[in-house]
This record gives sequence, C-alpha cells and structure tokens, in this order.
Amino acid sequence: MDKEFERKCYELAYLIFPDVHETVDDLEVKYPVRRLKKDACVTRFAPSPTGFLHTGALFTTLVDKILAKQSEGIFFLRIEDTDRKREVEGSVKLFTDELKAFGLLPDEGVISETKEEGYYGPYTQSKRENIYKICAKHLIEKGLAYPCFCTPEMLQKTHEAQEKSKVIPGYYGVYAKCRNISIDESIERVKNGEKFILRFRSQGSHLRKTSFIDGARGKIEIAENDQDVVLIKADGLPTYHFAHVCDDHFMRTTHVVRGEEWIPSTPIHIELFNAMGFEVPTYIHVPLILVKEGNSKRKLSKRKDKEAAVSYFIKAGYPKDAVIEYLYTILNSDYEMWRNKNKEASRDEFTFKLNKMSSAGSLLDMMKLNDISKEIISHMSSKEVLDNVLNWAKQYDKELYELINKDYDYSLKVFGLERDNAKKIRKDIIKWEDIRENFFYFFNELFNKDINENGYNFEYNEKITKDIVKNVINAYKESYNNNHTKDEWFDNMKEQAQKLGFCTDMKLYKQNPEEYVGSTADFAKIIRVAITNRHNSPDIYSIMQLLGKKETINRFEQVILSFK
RNA sequence: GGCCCGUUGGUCAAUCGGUUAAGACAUCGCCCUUUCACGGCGGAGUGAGGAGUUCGACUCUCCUACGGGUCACCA
Repeated sequence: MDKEFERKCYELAYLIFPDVHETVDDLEVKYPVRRLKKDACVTRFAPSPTGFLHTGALFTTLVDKILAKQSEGIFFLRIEDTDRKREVEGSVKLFTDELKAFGLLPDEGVISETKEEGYYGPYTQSKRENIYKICAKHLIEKGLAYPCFCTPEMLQKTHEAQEKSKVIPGYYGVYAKCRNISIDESIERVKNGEKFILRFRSQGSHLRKTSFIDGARGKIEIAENDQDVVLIKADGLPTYHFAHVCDDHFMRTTHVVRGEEWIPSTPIHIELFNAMGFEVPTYIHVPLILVKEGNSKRKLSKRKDKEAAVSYFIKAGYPKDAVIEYLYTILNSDYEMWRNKNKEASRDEFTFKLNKMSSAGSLLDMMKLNDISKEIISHMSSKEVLDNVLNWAKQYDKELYELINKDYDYSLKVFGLERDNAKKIRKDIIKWEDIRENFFYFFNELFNKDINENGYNFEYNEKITKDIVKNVINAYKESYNNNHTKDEWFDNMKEQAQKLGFCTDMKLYKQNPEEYVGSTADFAKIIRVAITNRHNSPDIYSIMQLLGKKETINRFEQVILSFK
C-alpha cells in the first residue's frame, strides 16, 4: 500500500468515525486473554432475541455447556440483538428461564433479564456499538473496508440481473460498484453527507479453496469468500458476520458451536478474522434436528412443529433430565452404551468426545424421548413425582393443582401406588401432562366430569352384555368388604366371578372359552371400569382402599343408576 | 442452479480393512399375570446404486442417485 493511499485511508476512517479514539490494541488490553487451565474451552450461546428458544439451539447449547464444564472452561450467553426489526420483547427472560429449566444456565454473560456478569461485557450486542466501530475503523485504515453508497433498490436490481444471467449473485468483483470508487471520491461523497454503509473489501477468490478443521467433522474444504459482505448496516449496527468476529475474539471464545447451516458462511468469518489479525476459533458444526414430513426429512420449523420450541417440552411437562438425556443419545453415539453399563451414574461422569458426535442430522424421535422419560419418572419416589407434578400443574393445570394440593398426603398415596417399594414399578407416566388422564379417578370432581362427558367405558360384546355387567356390579357390590386383606379381596372376587359363570382359571378358560361368560380378567375389567372408567390402572384393590368404602360403594351405585 | 454437508433396519445408531454387521426405541410372538402395565425370552428387519484400490471393503477413492443446508443492510 503506498504511503499516499494509506494516509487517505486514515483520513476516510477518521471522517467516518470522528468520535472513535480507541484502537484495536486498546481493546486487546481491555479484554485480555483469559487465564484458564490449558485447553480449557470457552464457549457461548448467542441467540438473537426473536421470541423463543429453538430445540436445535438447546442442543448446541448443551454441547457448549458440556465442553466448558468438562474442560473447566467458561460458557457464556451473549444476546445478538443487531436486527432490531425482528426483536421480540421478553425474549431474554424467556431464554434465561428456559435454559435454567434445563439446567443450562451460563457461567457468564447475560444471566437474567436484567443481569450481566463477567469482565468481557457488555454481553448484549446493541451495547457494544463502540467496539464494532473501533474494529471497523481499523479495517478502513488498512484499506480493507469501504463505504458503499448503493441503495437497497440498486442491490435488488443487480441481484435480479445476476440471477437472469446465471452468475453467482452477490456483491463482489465487477458487481461491487463502490469497491472501485477511488478513495478521493469516497472521501468527497462521505463529506457531502451521502448515505452509506460499510463493506468489507474481500481479498478472496471463489476459484481458490480454503479449508478449516471442524472440531467435529474434520477437514472441510470450501471456496474462499469473495463477497464484500456488509460490516456495518445503515442503522449503525454490525451484521452477524462482523459482530461474531469482534465479539468472539474479544470475549476470547475458543470454540464456536453452531448449527451446520453455518458451514457455508464460515469462509467469510475466517477471512474476517484474518483481516482483523485475530486468531480463528475452532468451529464445531453440529447436526440439525430434523422432523419427518411425508417421506422426507426437514429442519424443525417453528411454524409447523410445536416441538421446535423448547417451551413445548416444558409445557407438556417432560422432566428436564428426560430431554437432556435424550439429547445426549443423539449428541454422542456411544452415550447409550455407556448408560446401559452405568445405569445409576451421573451424566457428568460420561466423557463427551467431539469426534463421537454424529454429523448427520437426526430425526427427533419422540418415541425414544417418551421411553427415556418414562424410565426416569419410574425411578422417582412418590414425593418426587408429587412435587414435580405440583410444580408443573401450578403453572399449566390450575384445576389439577388445586385438587392435588388440597390433600397432600392423599395425593402422596395416589402417586405411591405401584411405585414406592414396589417390585413392579409402573411406567405409565411420560410427562406431567399425562397425570390428569392417569389419575383423574382419584378425584371425585374429575371422575364425575368424565362420566358425564364420556359415559362409561364398558366394552360390551355377545357374552359381556349390559345385563351381565349389571349383575356383576350388583353382586360384587353386595359382597364387597372394605376390611378384606388383599388375598381375601381377591378370593372374594373369584367367588363372585364363579357364581356368575366366569372362569377363574386362566388356563382352563383359554382351552374352552365358549363354556364361560368370561375369565376373571373380564370380571375384573368390569369392576375396574366401574371404579376408574378406564381399562388401564394400578391394582384395583389398592385403588378401592384409597378411595375408601363409602366412595367405592358409591361408584358401584353410580353405575347401577346409569343403567336406569 | 452453484457451493457445502450427509446417506448402515421404521427411528437413534456401533464397527477406527477381517464381526454370524452390536445395542436401544418402535413392532411382532411367547412366558409371567385378576386387568393394564412392569419384567423375562425370542422373531422379523439394515450397509442407496455402480466402478475402483485390496488377499479381503459397511469401512479407503471416484462417479451417480437421493436427502438436507446455504447463497440478505436476518441470525
């Protein structure tokens, strides 16, 4: 660069940023390299506040968190609010609340709606304007950035022309009109108050290849960037590309974890880092989470898929461990194997390895999530379940909350059925949302409502007719004794069943089903429906004991009444 | 369309050139059983296609096909 040109670059830089006096070197001093253990990872989650936390983002955040935790590094949260048009109020609170709900709160940065912590802030991009200006000024001085006077309409036209003639669209080479304006003219036009934005002067060529080592995928070879991307927009804020480079350098990020949709723009970032004289961080591009649509897969979409928002899992009442545990299974391919060998171990004992991360996008498998969730809930004590349910219902099912909370001890017994000290623990709760359907019959209000709205769920057929059901209930009601032990209770049920022509020996029944009205199982089913109006419930004896004599008899009478 | 990433059963996937190609979820069958579950046992089901390298390829290379991503003063 000749002396005269260099001098003019400085003049232009001063003209554009007359109030910027600090330099990049000042920033280097202000935000020094972190003093951490060797190989410690500094990671970040950097969402833009557009209203909701994406499930894919939760996945990358998990990688961030694990990487930092495992290496005794730092995981911080930065808010990328440079697009003020798309900003949705309340997003920051949502992010921090939801991250917290999954145990992924950052160590540093934005830790709540109103609070930032750490020495590398501010952690909200709109408050870092000065830093971007310092960096932009530096690039102008080096002749690597220039003002662009093109209007959006002009760019639009160029773009259309490029599409028509089938050349690569964008602002580069001969299409970068303002790139070739002489520096004198630039200075003149800026002085005249003409409106402009700031662009990068790329030195790359798409004919040359560049490559980088992706932390998870290995070497990725890709054409160099040759686009004169926008650095500073008309509103004075930086674009993502530029902000990413400035922030991750001065926040001393070592590992940038992001979705694989970012791979194509990585050359831009690498060139920008180099132009600034910054060290390029390690990029880790994680696979996308996909959903099935017809016969093909696609990215989770916030419009079409309710599961795209993390809030879905919270609202449905999946325990956070279930979601995290599930994400682990797609995060590291050997996690499930490790888990099978270490059933009780904490996840933190698992060593996460970047090279064990799958690079293909995986389908969100709700079946698997459900299974994991069932398993996790089945290991909870009745108190844990109750407390979790209360906590969830308080916010998402007020009616249920009131009913359960009214008599804590009773509810504790309800959730303790076939749970505490049981040999066979039920696995019928996937998420807290299911509680209502699975336990409603323990609460008279809900039970009556169900009967009124849906009627009884008896399954009639040629043998089990309405009359048979009626007889069964009548006979059973008469014989029912609340003081029976479980064995006595069962014997009595068999006795009643036999009297009415049911077979009490399953093997015999299976040999000659036509000789009997049904089996004890069929008899029990009728009793179960009378009590719970469901075909699926814990042991009927225990339910009757919990409901008490009065209510049990009452439910039988209710059935009889319904037949009149 | 250019470029990039990817492709082992329905789904998640192991294998770092030699295996009867693991395991998990789902599914089916049987057993246990007073129902439903739980549990136990078992079955079916996979390397996209084609070349090449090699004694030997799911594994390495290339081509094709398919899927996804990306090409903004959005991130």
